Amino acid sequence: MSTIKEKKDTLVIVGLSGGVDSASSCIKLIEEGYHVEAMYMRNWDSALNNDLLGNPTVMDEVCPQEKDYQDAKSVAEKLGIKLHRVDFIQEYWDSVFEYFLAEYRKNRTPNPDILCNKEIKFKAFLNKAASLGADYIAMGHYARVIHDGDKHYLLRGLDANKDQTYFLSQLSSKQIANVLFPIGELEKKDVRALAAKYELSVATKKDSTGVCFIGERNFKEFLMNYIPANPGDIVNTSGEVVGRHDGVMYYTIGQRHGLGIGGPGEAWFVCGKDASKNHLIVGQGSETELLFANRVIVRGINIINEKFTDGQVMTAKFRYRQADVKVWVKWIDDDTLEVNTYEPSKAITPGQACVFYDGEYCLGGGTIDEVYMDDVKRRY
RNA sequence: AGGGCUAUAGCCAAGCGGUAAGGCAACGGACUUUGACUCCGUCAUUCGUUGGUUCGAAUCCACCUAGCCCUA
Repeated sequence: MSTIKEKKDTLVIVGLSGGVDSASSCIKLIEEGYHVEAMYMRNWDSALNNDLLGNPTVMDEVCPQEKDYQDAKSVAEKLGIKLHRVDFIQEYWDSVFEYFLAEYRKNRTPNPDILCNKEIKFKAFLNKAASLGADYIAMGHYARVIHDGDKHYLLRGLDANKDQTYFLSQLSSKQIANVLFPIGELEKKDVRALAAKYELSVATKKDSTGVCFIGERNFKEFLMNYIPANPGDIVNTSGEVVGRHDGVMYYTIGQRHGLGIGGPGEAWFVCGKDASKNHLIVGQGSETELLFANRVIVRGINIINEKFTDGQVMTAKFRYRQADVKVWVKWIDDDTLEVNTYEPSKAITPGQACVFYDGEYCLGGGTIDEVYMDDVKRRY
């Protein structure tokens, strides 16, 4: 992939999802003078994947993936760019969804979208685009990349409220080497304004949420398609039974709703799991002690550029859209980092990502594996 | 079947003669490319039953019913 080419001869293939972010990404690239093509990915098939329970669109005449494709098509037509279409349904199932289910079976709370970026958008899609002759791929993420010779840095999106580097933390330097994030410098409102300027119907389309490519689901029912319920007792921190649960895998640390525990006092929060007894452990009040921890074992560490040194201070984000906290790190082995916070931090959940930052730079991340308060292991 | 106490929403609970607070749960929405958290909104024409007193009763009186406690 040469950097000597003129922009008009430089082919950028944009992941076009049918949403406004990727549509405006196309516009930015076109305005900058690139040769732009788009590619629509389909990674989930509700019928094929037995996604029936908890699926609000299951009875709809047009499935949402088809609606998104129609939107992508209309954007491509309006902008006069070629639209490719690829399916990675098998790849998504094998490399993202199997892991997702395996984690839930272990009563953890996985983050499938981080794997989706690593395995699908920046691997399967990237390879497909390369085979079509692309010099770069572009995605509508709120993130920035800086290409400095053979160094490639990932930076937070300029719109702090929309920053999506948390989901990109498992990408390697190589994976972002030929990537552009055209809207990384924009605020959401400007992204919508740009789409409106080109009279795209998606300019006012509601942002999609839910698992990427799957969409909004009744979470518990969605999981029940794949993992059977396993009811048991909900116990308080004194071991007294205070309710019933449908399966500890359906709950995440810090969760408040869905417990059905009424009565006196403050709200109840999930603050532990006892797999051997099939108990869900709950504490009363949002500041309940078992929710806090200050030492985290993080595995599957991906570092985008320079390796951390023992004792290095940085900030870490333990959950998407949660404030970063100041930490210092220490290597346990090549793949495992001990992350220490200066203040106890709430609801650090195994399976979620711990993502490291130095100011605007996203340094990488890993998966939260074990959580401690001082030397006491939390039973998450 | 001696005495005492209590009955207010799914749960807890304020209210003490002037027209049903609040919290928890639930539900709806906002926020959000995980799952949470958070925020906003909804949620008793009626106070265990039936009568009575009063201009007016969840509030006072009586009966009944249910539950709890102390005596036996």
